[in-house]
Amino acid sequence: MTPQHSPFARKLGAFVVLSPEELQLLDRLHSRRRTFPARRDMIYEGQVDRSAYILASGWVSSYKLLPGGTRQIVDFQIPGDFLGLRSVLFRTADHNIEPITRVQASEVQVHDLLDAFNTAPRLAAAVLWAASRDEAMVVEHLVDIGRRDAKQRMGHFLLELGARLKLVGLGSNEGYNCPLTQYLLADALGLSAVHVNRVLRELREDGLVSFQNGKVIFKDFDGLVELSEFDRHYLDHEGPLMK
Amino acid sequence: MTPQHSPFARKLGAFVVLSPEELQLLDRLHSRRRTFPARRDMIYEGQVDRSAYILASGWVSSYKLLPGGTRQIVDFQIPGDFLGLRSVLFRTADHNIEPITRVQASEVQVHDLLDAFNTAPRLAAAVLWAASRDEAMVVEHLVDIGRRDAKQRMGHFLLELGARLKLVGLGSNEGYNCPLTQYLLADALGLSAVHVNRVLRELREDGLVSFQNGKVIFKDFDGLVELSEFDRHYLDHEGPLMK
DNA sequence: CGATCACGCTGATCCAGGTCAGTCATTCTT
DNA sequence: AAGAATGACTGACCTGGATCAGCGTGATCG
Repeated sequence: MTPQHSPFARKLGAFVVLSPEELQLLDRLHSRRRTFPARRDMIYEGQVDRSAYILASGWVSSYKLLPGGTRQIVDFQIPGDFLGLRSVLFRTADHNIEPITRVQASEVQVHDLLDAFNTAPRLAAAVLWAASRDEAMVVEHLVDIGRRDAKQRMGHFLLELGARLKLVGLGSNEGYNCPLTQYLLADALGLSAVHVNRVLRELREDGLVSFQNGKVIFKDFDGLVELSEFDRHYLDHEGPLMK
Repeated sequence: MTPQHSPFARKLGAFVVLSPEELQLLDRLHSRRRTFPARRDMIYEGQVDRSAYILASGWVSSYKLLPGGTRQIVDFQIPGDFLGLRSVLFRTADHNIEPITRVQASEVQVHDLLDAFNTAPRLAAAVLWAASRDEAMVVEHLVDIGRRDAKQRMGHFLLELGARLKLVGLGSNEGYNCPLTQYLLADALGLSAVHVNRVLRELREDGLVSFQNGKVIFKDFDGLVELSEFDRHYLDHEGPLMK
């Protein structure tokens, strides 16, 4: 895997070693590059003519709206992530996808993907793996919301995001830039914005992390890992599983 | 799709129309049939020599344990469901899988699956679709726990389970048999067992559902759908998407 | 056949986090 | 430059659900 390939190819490379032909196929998926402004849905629940996207730059949120007017953010996507896979495979999109910042992404249509699978079945396995990894993250959020208190939840979330950003070269154990507002955090963590604010203050006062002016800074990484019961190996892949 | 095929084939058939050859391939996946007693883990977190299974009969729970001793049940599996896909694709299993009742399941190894993908790439797409459907359910649980109160949560859960059982012929809008204890419900819904009991009583007193002696009986289906903000079309697939 | 266990069920009390109702500092508009 | 948004931040108060402590019943077992 060489750096001239897309972050998406890099991600899949963590699972299978891809041949030059397979890499070329992947690069061809990136031909339809599009730009989206912040805050206008790229995909919305119920939409029928759906596309999927591979994120090149910017941040995106996937969420569901409830009749009561509240929303639950299921996950944030960062560069290299696949968006809207489910909306392509299902008859209609089952969730909304909204850019948080200005976003650049490559549009992928169902048949592009299926054609790629036909010519290179190993790609199918790789995409299945990537989808499973996403599911693992959703599962972790479920555990977060179901069984951790607000402070642990926030800590775990900030650490996970850090780990993901590190993988694509946008963060380190020192910290990272983060365009999320406290409202977005609240909707992702199942808390109120007010409480998010309180929790962030507590974490700051405890000397664990600070999140101010769009910057997350880990003050006591190990302490935070311990508080949040964060599994250091979760999302870790040391070398491809399949040759 | 004819009934002599496995529930798993039936499920995939909801996405792609499968050729006789593809069906045969799927049936071959069912060769290693195994039986498991209730309550002994089939797969546990950190396990390295992992298999996946296709459930033939019985109920299973997938859960995560937290250091504090609590657990979060991520999902229950019923006949026709794939179990432990992630534990096959990842280096080690990231969650536990425990039978609730006595269980019969077919063991599937990674290479079985990959061989099948190689000979029939459309199967890969179908499995990807099934995995995405599972993810959609996890997402729904996330919304449940994050943004619905205990009563809605319970209602939504019982309705979803009903819909899933109906698909495999084990339930109807009248009700279904359900071997889950209040403790299991609690761990799945992020509640305490005590509160589960109270919520079930309230739902019963409201004349919406009763859950007694291993039987869920819908007394006022529409009322429950409304209370729980249940989307009737979620998990509905009228005819395959791809020919 | 008494003991133990699993499960359902209940009342009393407590607290994490929600809700309400703001203030203040920065942009973004016009 | 006034006004309108947006986002961070606070204190006062309220409540859904947790926790604790205990009862009843039927099944299993030595």
